Amino acid sequence: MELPEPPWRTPRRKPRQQLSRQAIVDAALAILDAEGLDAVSMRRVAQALNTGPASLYAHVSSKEELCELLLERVLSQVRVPTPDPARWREQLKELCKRQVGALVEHPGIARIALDTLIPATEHSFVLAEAMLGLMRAGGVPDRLVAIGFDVLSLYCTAFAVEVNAVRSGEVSPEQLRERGEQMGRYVAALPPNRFPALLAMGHLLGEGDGEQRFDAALDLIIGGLANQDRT
Amino acid sequence: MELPEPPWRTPRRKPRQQLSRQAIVDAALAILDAEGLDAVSMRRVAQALNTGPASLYAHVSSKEELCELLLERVLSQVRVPTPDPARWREQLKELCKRQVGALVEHPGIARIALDTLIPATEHSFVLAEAMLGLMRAGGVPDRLVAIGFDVLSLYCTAFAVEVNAVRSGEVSPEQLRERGEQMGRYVAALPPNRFPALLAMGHLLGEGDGEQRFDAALDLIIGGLANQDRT
DNA sequence: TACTTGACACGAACGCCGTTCGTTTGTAGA
DNA sequence: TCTACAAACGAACGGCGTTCGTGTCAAGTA
Repeated sequence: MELPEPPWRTPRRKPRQQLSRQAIVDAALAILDAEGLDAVSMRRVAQALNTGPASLYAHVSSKEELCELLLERVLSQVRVPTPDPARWREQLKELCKRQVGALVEHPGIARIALDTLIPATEHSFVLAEAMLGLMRAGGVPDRLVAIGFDVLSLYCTAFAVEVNAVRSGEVSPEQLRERGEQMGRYVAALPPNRFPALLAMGHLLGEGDGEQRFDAALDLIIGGLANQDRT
Repeated sequence: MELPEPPWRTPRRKPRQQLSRQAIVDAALAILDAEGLDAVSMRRVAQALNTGPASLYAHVSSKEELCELLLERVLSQVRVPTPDPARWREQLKELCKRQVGALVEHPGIARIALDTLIPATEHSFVLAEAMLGLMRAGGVPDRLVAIGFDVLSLYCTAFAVEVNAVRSGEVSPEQLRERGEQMGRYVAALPPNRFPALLAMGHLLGEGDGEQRFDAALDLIIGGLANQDRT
């Protein structure tokens, strides 16, 4: 017959839980997807892993590094095309859409991408290589390729940031439409002598969904690339 | 003959300091310019005004509102041109440069601009009107004007964010160049079979200062606008 | 003049953050 | 068995935005 444990005995500690960098990134990505970027704190991630925030620092040097790992994880999902010189424009456009699609799929990642000044991860290089390769395959002069790369990579990231911002508010589609209407009424009530163009174009500025607007923006930029390479 | 003040008496309180929204924005802008965006906390601003953070909330509803006021203050400094149809391209380019210049002059404001999804302040409207007006004066079709406005406004903001990020590090120009060289060596050591375009173009990607790159980017985008309006 | 009311200023505290520091635990090698 | 090192962990540091309750001030009214 066993006696009760005497109260002066130290209770047995739980066995230590093993962590890994991959487990941490997995947990952070799940939280990002479910709750957004602001919820991805070291405490929140540690909580999801049933440990304390200090334990994470054995595997990632800082929260900043954790965010870079998240970005790399997301960029690794973007498939890059094999350049076909006859279709470089469509392929370049498709690559941009895939990149933005991946960023948008994980709210907040675009913000991390913008915060990461010069990405130096495998997949950021893979994407850069693909983008550069497509423009070169299309015969764009190298000097213009460099500019096109600057513009497209920054614009795609910023566009994804914008899309994420639209979607991150705790507002229903109903409230979002109401705000749009309020803005429309506000613009319509601006003084016509000061804002004639806004008044004339107000209906066009909010037109189309994000995908159409991005499509048109890419046509503009890539069109500039294609036309300038004839000069 | 006066006796010493008895110690049980409540010491006389300092007279209340009057605050105003303008004083708060002034203080915040001064801190932003001197110490960067991360230093602009309610506590830091309140400290600069010799008060406590709770006092600020009588004048601004949140830190977010304070940031919007900062942005509006900065945008109010951008002069807008009167449209001249013969020179709309140069004028549009100059307007973009002025906008980015103002954002860059105050580190962190560009981040606020990107965080402010749909700016609804007087000067954001003034700038929008100017940008739209220039493109329309140049005969760009309205549908394309809307796209151009989308692209240019977002790209300018993102570019300013990028410039601010380059300058925000606590690194000397010497260290910055060293990092650039490290990155150059890293890229040069990438496997040539996987990254032929990066290797061929590495020298072009970091070439030129921010102003030249922005200049070229604007040429590309505005060139796209001008050429597409012929189709 | 005294009182009332509402706006403003302020201190304390809440709940959160990233990170460090010192301690404990577990594992591999000698 | 002992040693050394890496990993896990708890407590705490210094910071954040904001709220709540209290006190003060100024203007208006009786």
